[in-house]
Amino acid sequence: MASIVARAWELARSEGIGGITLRALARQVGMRQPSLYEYFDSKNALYDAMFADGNRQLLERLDGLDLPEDPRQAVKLFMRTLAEFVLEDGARHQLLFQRPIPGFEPSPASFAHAEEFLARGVDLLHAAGVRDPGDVDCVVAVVAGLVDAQASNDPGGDRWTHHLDRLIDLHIDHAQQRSTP
Amino acid sequence: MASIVARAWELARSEGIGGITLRALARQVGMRQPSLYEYFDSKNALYDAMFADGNRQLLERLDGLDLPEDPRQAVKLFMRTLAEFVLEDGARHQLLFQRPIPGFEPSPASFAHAEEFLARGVDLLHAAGVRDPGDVDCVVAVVAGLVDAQASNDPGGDRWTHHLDRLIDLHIDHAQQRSTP
DNA sequence: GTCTATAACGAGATAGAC
DNA sequence: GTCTATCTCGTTATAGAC
Repeated sequence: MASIVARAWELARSEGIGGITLRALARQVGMRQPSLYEYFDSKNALYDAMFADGNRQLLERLDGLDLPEDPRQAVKLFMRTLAEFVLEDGARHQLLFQRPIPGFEPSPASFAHAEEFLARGVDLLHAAGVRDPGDVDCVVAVVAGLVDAQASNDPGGDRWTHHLDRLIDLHIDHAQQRSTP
Repeated sequence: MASIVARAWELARSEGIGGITLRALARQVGMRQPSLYEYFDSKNALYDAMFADGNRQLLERLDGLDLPEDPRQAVKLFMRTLAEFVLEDGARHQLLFQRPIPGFEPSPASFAHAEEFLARGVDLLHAAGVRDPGDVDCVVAVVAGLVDAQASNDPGGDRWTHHLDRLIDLHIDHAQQRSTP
């Protein structure tokens, strides 16, 4: 079951997340297509398992970090790690952070993992003095903007992501100034 | 022909850009599906016509502006207009600024319109003192980040876009400081 | 130019034997 | 659990009459 999901990720990397077919997946795992229905009730159930798995991978990655004491440096490492994770695998990026499959919505259980990740980021930003929810939104949007631009236009490069640390500093400074005038 | 494209946009708004089928489009225009092949050689040719049309709409919208003398205010108006344009129509946003249709790439002729738009934005940023290409990338990514977040999570609202002016100021100031140390 | 008819394909899902 | 066989549906695209 876990190995089927792993094969599905391989397939997604080569064919695109929307290019997965149950026939192709079955071939990858050495089965016939109908046998997959023993493991997933539907194709969307497969996507849901992948969504949960991808988020689990991300949380694992973040668990492996030892975050600096300095909250601002912690935010930077967190965001750089996120960027690296996302740029490793375009299909995973799409499934976790965009809505690439019409008709697919993650189940509440799978979505909880995604919220857990977001909550960790927000906590770090709080510790770094970014308390206003609007300022949190801005930092999140800026990081997403850089990472998306990198992924769409030059995955593998760093034309956009090399600005990450500097912009995070800029926005944290700005947020702190606004909250203590 | 122009009216077929207009109907295609209606369809895209209700069914999603990827949810267009030639049958449904034919029904909308009061034809049978094969008759559409008189106007478009393939489905991707339809998408290409829509891509060109969407960019034409955007350029038209920008032509209608009278931009303030102050270059910084001009940038803000330009970006606000872009945001408004994008948030009006999620399907158009997808087709013009994302890669929602596997296998579809705009033709060079259509793509030229998109580059024209980008060039206008970059010119304005130059006039506002954002000359370093890296700084241009940052402003573009920030605006895209805010607009995408708005479109994905709350189209119709302004939770993210109401930060546009402030962040543009922040980034222009920052770029100017960096270029004249 | 528009039509009817249909080809050619591929997808997800199900029935039922083993 | 895995298989073979098949259903059902929808799609783009083409042939050829009018």
